[in-house]
Amino acid sequence: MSVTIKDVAKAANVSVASVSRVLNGRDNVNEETRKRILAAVRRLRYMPNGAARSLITRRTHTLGALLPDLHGEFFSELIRGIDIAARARGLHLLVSSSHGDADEAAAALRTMRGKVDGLLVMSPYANADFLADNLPPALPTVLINTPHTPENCMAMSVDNHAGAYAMVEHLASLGHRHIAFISGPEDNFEAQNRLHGYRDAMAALLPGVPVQILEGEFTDNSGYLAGQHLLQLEQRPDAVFAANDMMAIGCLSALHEAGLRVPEDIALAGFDDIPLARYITPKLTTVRVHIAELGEQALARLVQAIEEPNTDAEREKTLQSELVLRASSGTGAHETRRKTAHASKV
Amino acid sequence: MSVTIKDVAKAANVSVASVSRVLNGRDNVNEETRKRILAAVRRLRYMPNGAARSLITRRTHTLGALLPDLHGEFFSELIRGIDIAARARGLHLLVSSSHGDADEAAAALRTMRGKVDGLLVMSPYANADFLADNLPPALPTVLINTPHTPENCMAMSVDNHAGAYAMVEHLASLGHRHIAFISGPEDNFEAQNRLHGYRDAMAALLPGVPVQILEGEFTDNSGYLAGQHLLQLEQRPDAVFAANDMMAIGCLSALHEAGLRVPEDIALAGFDDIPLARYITPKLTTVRVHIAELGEQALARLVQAIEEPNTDAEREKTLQSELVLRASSGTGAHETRRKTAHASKV
DNA sequence: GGCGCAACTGTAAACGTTTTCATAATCCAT
DNA sequence: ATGGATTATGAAAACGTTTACAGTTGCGCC
Repeated sequence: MSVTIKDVAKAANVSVASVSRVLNGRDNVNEETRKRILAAVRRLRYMPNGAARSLITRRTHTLGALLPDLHGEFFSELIRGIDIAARARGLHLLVSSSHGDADEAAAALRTMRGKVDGLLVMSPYANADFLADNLPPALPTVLINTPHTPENCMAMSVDNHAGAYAMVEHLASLGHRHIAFISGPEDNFEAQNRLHGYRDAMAALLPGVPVQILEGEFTDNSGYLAGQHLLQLEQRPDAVFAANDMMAIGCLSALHEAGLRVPEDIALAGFDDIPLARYITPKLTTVRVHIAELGEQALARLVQAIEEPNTDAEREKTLQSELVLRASSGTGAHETRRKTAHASKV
Repeated sequence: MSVTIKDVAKAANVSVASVSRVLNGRDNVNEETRKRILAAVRRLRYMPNGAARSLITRRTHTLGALLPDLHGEFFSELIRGIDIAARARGLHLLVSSSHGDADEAAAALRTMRGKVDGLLVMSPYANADFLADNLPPALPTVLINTPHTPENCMAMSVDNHAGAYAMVEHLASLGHRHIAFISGPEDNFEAQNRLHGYRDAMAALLPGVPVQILEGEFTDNSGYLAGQHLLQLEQRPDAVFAANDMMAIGCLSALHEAGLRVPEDIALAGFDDIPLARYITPKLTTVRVHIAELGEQALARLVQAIEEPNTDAEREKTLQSELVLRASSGTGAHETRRKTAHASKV
């Protein structure tokens, strides 16, 4: 059995109340007894039990993060942003990821009750019904990149639509007309928004030019296959815009294999600005998403909601993305950046 | 106030004991009352409080992970491995990272008491004294990549020494004699082992050839600077072996800028096999560390120690690394792999 | 009819804290 | 001396569970 506050109290010849007081930095305890207590704490190697503590204080100093995965650049960055923000506030992070199905996600969510002070949720299953059924009631929650925001939650997302729109705008400004798009998975909310951004921009900026959409799945291999497909189209596009960087990189391999030069023969652009993007040749023009910042801000808002429950800040917030122009779109060697239009729907 | 087990009991006209029983899947409760209870649970949206539960059961179904950082390829992979293994067992992960100093790490460790069933620790501060002072007693712990393993802990690490040794062996087998080394940070345990591996291999395989060591810091920029330095040496090396891939990539930039061809003029090798390594030109020869597997195995061992505390498995375990031969060392275009000698010290 | 047994259910103690309230001790001004 | 503050301390309730134990039934059987 490990040492409890009672053992410390006994060892220091005081009551548990006094021990608790010094451990929580209350000032109303005699200097001499405080010393005696601290000595006992040290001698016995006492560490308070977190479960007992949070049971009574209703505070865990822990935030839960429900994520679909931990793999890859995106989540690595997201977690990093969340972590930085959490650490700055002395909070722990309880992560739960990789949910095969909605039931698993639900179970994970339910077991968080009593273990966290708030929740960060990013999940393909996070629709209104799911959340209503499985979110512990009265637990502050921030949704990340979800299609819909229920009444009692806050939301935080990336402006994928504006980013994609801006990229098409950029490619069009360079004189490209036939701009093909390699899409992401159909059931992915972000992929949908990027596709819409592409469609809307094509319709608005290049009316009459037919859209060309190749199906991808956000993997480099699917980008490679799309690249091969693309070369067989009767109308070869002037430019290819992939819905994420990994697919752009895969596509680049296919283009290189076919002997095409990028950007001379065909321009290429991606989305995300993963670290790899600046290391490949040519360097990839892309839309930068400030993923870490997304995590940081989401957490910051969550903490605010926990600490000041009444002051209701704006429920939804959208993070602007940024155009990163590099060699692959044929804009010259120097990298430039430009904020995308903020087309928030709030 | 949120709904507790008492509310459910009242609503179903039973005692809390019965509610607890059906929630924990005990069979000794009447089918009809079970239904009544489950109905009440659903109606009230009851979710058990984790803190109360773990206070009495002494189980949290959560594992703690103390890491120095969450940023970068290494930790992303490590966390991924840990996460996969945790999820397979229905466990949560409480992460705490980015500790600026030992005190912070200590605080993080202490607050884990009562919130986790076991601990995964990877920290530059994790020496014997630190652990003895701050590890909650009797809490199963697995140390990752630490120099020394105290009595009551288990350890898991990568065989950096053998990996570096094998790489020198490979380079020497290609006829290179003057093999320079770009080292990592001096206070980093892994960097030290890689350096030792290099030194030992040079002494054993190329006796008489002087070692050439450039100081780096594991960043691509420090690799770039080392590369510039290296070109000014009176004896230009035939090959450069960087203590990690990022530095190799930085060095590559410097070599390219100076007009040198890799591997024709100078061979290059790294360590880690980060995803980037196969995307740069030429593809980087490197030592692959199975980082995710490291995390998985560490967690698996931790869980075993928790579930069967008496059966003491081997305390330390070393994970073999693997040589990945690609173009940058001049071995031809095809990638080959080869296990490094297992020079475990157990 | 009483006994033992099985099946079900409830009571209450425990887990390790925090915190309210009461009490004791000290002090200072009358 | 006496009273009212002020300060330091302890006793005990509370947090929401689980579980050992003790009932309470109903049943079959001598």
